[in-house]
Amino acid sequence: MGRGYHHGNLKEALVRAALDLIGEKGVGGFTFADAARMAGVSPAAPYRHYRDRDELLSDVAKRGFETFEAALSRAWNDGKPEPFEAMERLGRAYLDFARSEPAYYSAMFEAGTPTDGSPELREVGDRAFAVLRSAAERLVELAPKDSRPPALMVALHIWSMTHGIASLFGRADGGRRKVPMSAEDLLEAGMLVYLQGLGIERKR
Amino acid sequence: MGRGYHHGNLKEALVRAALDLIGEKGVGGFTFADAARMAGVSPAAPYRHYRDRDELLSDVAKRGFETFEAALSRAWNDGKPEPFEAMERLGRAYLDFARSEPAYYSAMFEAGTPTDGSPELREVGDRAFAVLRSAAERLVELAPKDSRPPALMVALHIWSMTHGIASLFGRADGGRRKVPMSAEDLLEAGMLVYLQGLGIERKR
DNA sequence: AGACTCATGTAATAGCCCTTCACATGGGAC
DNA sequence: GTCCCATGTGAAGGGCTATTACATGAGTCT
Repeated sequence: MGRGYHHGNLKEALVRAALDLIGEKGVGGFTFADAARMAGVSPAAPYRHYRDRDELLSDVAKRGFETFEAALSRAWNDGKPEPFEAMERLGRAYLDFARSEPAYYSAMFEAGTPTDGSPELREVGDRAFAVLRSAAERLVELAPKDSRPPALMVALHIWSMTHGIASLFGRADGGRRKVPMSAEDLLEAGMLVYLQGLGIERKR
Repeated sequence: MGRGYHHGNLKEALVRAALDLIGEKGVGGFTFADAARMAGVSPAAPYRHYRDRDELLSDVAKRGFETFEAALSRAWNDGKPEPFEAMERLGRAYLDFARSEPAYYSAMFEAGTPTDGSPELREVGDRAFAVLRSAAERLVELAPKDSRPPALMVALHIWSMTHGIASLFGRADGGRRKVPMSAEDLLEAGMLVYLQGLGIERKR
């Protein structure tokens, strides 16, 4: 592999190094030079692949959103066997991603300027949200016909609550604050209450 | 004021400078040397007041939580005239704080290691949450007597949704993503649905 | 095969930041 | 009026970012 003068696959190596370093020292602690060192190249080499440190971070975030979307899609599984249950799986997948991929999650949601400057990043983020949104569309069909809430709004509410729980209580490092229940239980209960408020019940 | 060899009030000046700089360039862009420059002292001077850059950030976060708690308390106003309405005010105050004090908000929730290393910071954060928690206690009294949810859980749900909305959609810079409704409307609707799910209705 | 080319990597460098040290200053206590 | 110590300065080491001129060698063309 990267034994000779040329590395051969530096870009990928840099992304992996970035993930390691971010996971270890946080987005702020991550350093371009460190990534180069970890990949075994000089500090200037990364500039052949990324304009600057932010562009590498942005690439990591982009890959994170792709992985994220895949995980959410898999969890949703097209609403089978039943949308209510599938939505709970979707929420758990969100929390699981935040906990098991803290480096991706940090790059995606805690970097300085996410959507700015990169339409691509915004696009892939939108694609991830689209999973949630189409799930919400299926869910609201379970609501009483005469009082169906807008699916977009439902998607935003669920996203917000899930994201809030993940950010505040759902990080691996014990994260922000201690509470007497798991993030998963907290989310399940919250989703239950919220959907009940919409008149949506589990279909059996 | 700080005309002579000694500044006279450097600590306060540093905090103000930090707020300006964080508001302008984000937590990551904020620099200890910059704050010193803005206060008109040498780069070494801040070290007489803070162990390092992180300690200044932590102090800013601490002051942010104090301001935050005051704003939330004022909005809650002891649940008067009526808890349901007061809780909506509380939520709006949360969003308002995130938007009008982005520098504080960033230091409080987007810095690298919030609660670590500073028990004080954790404490003042807990005090801010306590406002929300006691509000939740009053709110659940409006629920049917036979099915009162745990107040702590309700507080965590509301906090999570509010925080999620603030983080995802409620920042001044247009922030993360565009949606076809204001953060305030989104929160109000979400809270309404959630509380309805608990069987809590506005008392008139 | 031999020569060429261009993507990829290196060395050196300038500028900035963090942090620490020995040293300077002067406000307030006595 | 002296002295002390909190507060500020200047200089310096080490690290990071980013740029520039130069080096290498893999793939291509003949």
